[in-house]
Amino acid sequence: MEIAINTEGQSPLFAQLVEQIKQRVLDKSLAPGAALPSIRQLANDLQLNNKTVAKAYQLLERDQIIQTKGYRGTFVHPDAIANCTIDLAAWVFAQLAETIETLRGAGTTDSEIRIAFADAMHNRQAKEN
Amino acid sequence: MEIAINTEGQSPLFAQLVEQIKQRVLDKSLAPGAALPSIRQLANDLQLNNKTVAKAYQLLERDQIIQTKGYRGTFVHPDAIANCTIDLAAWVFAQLAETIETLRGAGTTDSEIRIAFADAMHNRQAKEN
DNA sequence: TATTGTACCCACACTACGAATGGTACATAT
DNA sequence: ATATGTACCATTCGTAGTGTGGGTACAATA
Repeated sequence: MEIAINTEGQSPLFAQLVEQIKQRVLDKSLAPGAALPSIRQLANDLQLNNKTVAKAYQLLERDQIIQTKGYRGTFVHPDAIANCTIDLAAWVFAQLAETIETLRGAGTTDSEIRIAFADAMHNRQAKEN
Repeated sequence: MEIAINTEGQSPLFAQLVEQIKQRVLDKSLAPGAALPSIRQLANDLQLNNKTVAKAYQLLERDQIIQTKGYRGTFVHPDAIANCTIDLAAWVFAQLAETIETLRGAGTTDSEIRIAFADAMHNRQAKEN
């Protein structure tokens, strides 16, 4: 695992990690089924916090690029290569853009949309008055 | 128009103005069809900026509580009383909550949802990588 | 000419929210 | 005893959005 983390860089550490691992999967230096270093191991190698590495691993697992098998360690997902090209962000964007367009069409202020959005993210009802 | 604006208050000036006008409509001291002071007039009376009053008027007009007739001035909307009870915010909340639930159901991170939301509000495409 | 509402430009300070990271502890399974 | 992934709490920091102001200008109408 030769991974270069740029602490001075602009993008967050966990994101850099995600990107680099994706890259290694795409250029075949990480084959499907291959074992990845443990969270603590990698954190130690790269001088990162465990949580930072853990966060990267969680995102990668959600996108089906890696697979964690509990105490047995973490492995590259069988369909990792294909799943590297799926763009979840684009779909999320489309969904939200559509809803926002509807709301704006109803004359809602951007400010009101943002407030309601924040409330909805917090699972709290919109308050009256 | 006896309106009391609390500059020290916590809620924004334009919001106070909106609420007080709604209140006067509900308690019948502002009857449908009645004329409201002009923006500049009211701004001067209350020692507010024109833009602040204009903002309040715009919100009230969108909610069909007042009606601006161009150069002729602004009047209380015929259906003002009924429209005071309509809660646009609740509808906006419901729309967004539904979309968010869909996204979360797909495993999307709250952080990713927020980023996509910000992008969508700015009408800018979600960027790759 | 004076008035109406409206629409731009710009700016400035404040606040609050989330992002990112760190530290510690846990259940599980060998 | 040791290793795995994971969850919870705390803290710092940056930034985006908000509210408000100032100014100027416009078309429409009396």
